[in-house]
Amino acid sequence: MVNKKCIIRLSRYKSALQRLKALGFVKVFSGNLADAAGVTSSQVRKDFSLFGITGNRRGGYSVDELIAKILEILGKNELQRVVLVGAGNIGTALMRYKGFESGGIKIVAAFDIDPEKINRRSELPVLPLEEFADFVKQNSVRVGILAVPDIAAHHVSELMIRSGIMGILNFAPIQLRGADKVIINNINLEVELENLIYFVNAMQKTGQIE
Amino acid sequence: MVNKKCIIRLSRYKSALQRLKALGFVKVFSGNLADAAGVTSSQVRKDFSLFGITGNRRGGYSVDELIAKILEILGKNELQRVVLVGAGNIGTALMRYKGFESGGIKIVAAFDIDPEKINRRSELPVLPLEEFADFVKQNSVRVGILAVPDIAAHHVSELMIRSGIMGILNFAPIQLRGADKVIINNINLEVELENLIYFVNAMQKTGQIE
DNA sequence: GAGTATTTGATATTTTTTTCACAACAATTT
DNA sequence: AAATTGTTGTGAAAAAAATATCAAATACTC
Ligand SMILES: NC(=O)c1ccc[n+]([C@@H]2O[C@H](COP(=O)([O-])OP(=O)(O)OC[C@H]3O[C@@H](n4cnc5c(N)ncnc54)[C@H](O)[C@@H]3O)[C@@H](O)[C@H]2O)c1
Ligand SMILES: NC(=O)c1ccc[n+]([C@@H]2O[C@H](COP(=O)([O-])OP(=O)(O)OC[C@H]3O[C@@H](n4cnc5c(N)ncnc54)[C@H](O)[C@@H]3O)[C@@H](O)[C@H]2O)c1
Repeated sequence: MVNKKCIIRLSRYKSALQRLKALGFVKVFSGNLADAAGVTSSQVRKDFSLFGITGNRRGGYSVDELIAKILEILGKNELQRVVLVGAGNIGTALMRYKGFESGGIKIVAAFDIDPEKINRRSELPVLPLEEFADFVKQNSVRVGILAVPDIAAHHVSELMIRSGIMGILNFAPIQLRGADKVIINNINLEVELENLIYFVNAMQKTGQIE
Repeated sequence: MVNKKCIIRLSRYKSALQRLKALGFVKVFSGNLADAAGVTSSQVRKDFSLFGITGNRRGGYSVDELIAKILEILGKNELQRVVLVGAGNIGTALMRYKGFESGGIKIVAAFDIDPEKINRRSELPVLPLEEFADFVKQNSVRVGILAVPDIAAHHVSELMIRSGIMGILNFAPIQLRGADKVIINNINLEVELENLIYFVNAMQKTGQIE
């Protein structure tokens, strides 16, 4: 199986291509895409070859075909339904965000233990956590966002996995131990800031970057 | 200069160590830390040697010393002041989050162009964007969080850089072009979800992971 | 329609990152 | 105090990732 970085680059190529398409481009060369995505042209062609994406020698790639192929690889042909646990600060921000839907991702329901947060009427309902397993099974959702406090994160992740969730985007600042056949992407904002701070400090000391 | 992944591992070691300390551990071996952080013991020792962190042969490392050294490397000896631009969904979630402060990071001010968002009275004031440059210079802040809509992101990033910001944590779904001596960490949540979806789909097809 | 210029796709090379392996050493036992 | 055990620190090896190279293909020019 290909590695994570490679799929992230595919997402980048996709965005770049959509931008190029909007600008009227009909075909594109690996070099153009490379520039737009901030990588080398070799990298672009290497990535494509991994997925069996081919172009025309000297003719480059058709923008439309390329977009279609990448969308298919990324599973963007069908709307991807996602659930959210923890309708707090981060959870609410995500629920309000309109950008996911234009990208074919829809948060279909949120879950919380706080009775105050429950709201069945909303277009994006917030349901009690007890209903999580049933909902996920009935709607065969496979991806979930975890936005609960760190103390609850482990417990909730187990519930998610038990209910059939296979991919978790975790915002809690703990390293979740993924079960077999479950993939977990951790977003740790404090670590990201720490990282930035380290490099800024290092840069100020040495005047150098990377 | 060391690479980003390595610093991220340092952050992980730090968290693991703090957990171990809370559990009463006084010393620790590279193997323990490796398990706690999900890496190999060689990796731990290699990382440490990069920063000149040494332990005692056969005696392992003193938890307290190790924590102190890592905190110093990560610049956590002093409170790190950070600014935020864009007091919208994500921005507000970040402003309300209490977890940063316990980690020595403090959002000292937020900025927005929407007059409705301005609030000078709050403990964490939201100020008009026009005051950004002065504020940053006067308070010599070097790290900023960018949480404005994608269309505004490029413009705001330039303002930030011009004002002296050297590290940007960017939430807008565009690839910011970092100037010289400026480091940018992009958080692209849609890409993260896309990634998850890809691997979940791939796993369902092949029954395999990685 | 031949010739030329340019780009892909595959392979080779280089660079980076991770893991291995083990000498050096220090605590503990005998 | 000698032997033993267990852990570090590091240079060497391996693995993984990125980049360079170049023959083959093909679009374009004249
Ligand atoms: N808000 C931020 O900017 C931010 C930044 C970095 C990390 N995080 C992390 O993201 C997570 C969420 O942060 P937040 O600020 O949104 O927290 P929050 O306290 O605002 O929201 C947490 C929500 O989870 C709900 N909850 C608690 N336990 C639950 C459970 N067992 N099952 C279901 N729901 C439960 C709570 O009722 C609440 O609505 C935390 O782990 C936090 O550390 C947040
Ligand atoms: N909310 C999410 O869950 C989410 C998810 C993924 C990505 N993002 C990205 O994060 C960014 C912020 O998202 P959001 O949902 O918080 O948006 P939002 O619209 O809620 O907030 C944006 C804020 O930025 C302010 N703003 C606009 N232009 C500005 C400018 N030039 N200078 C200063 N402030 C300005 C607005 O007044 C508003 O308060 C966007 O780029 C979005 O694509 C958000």
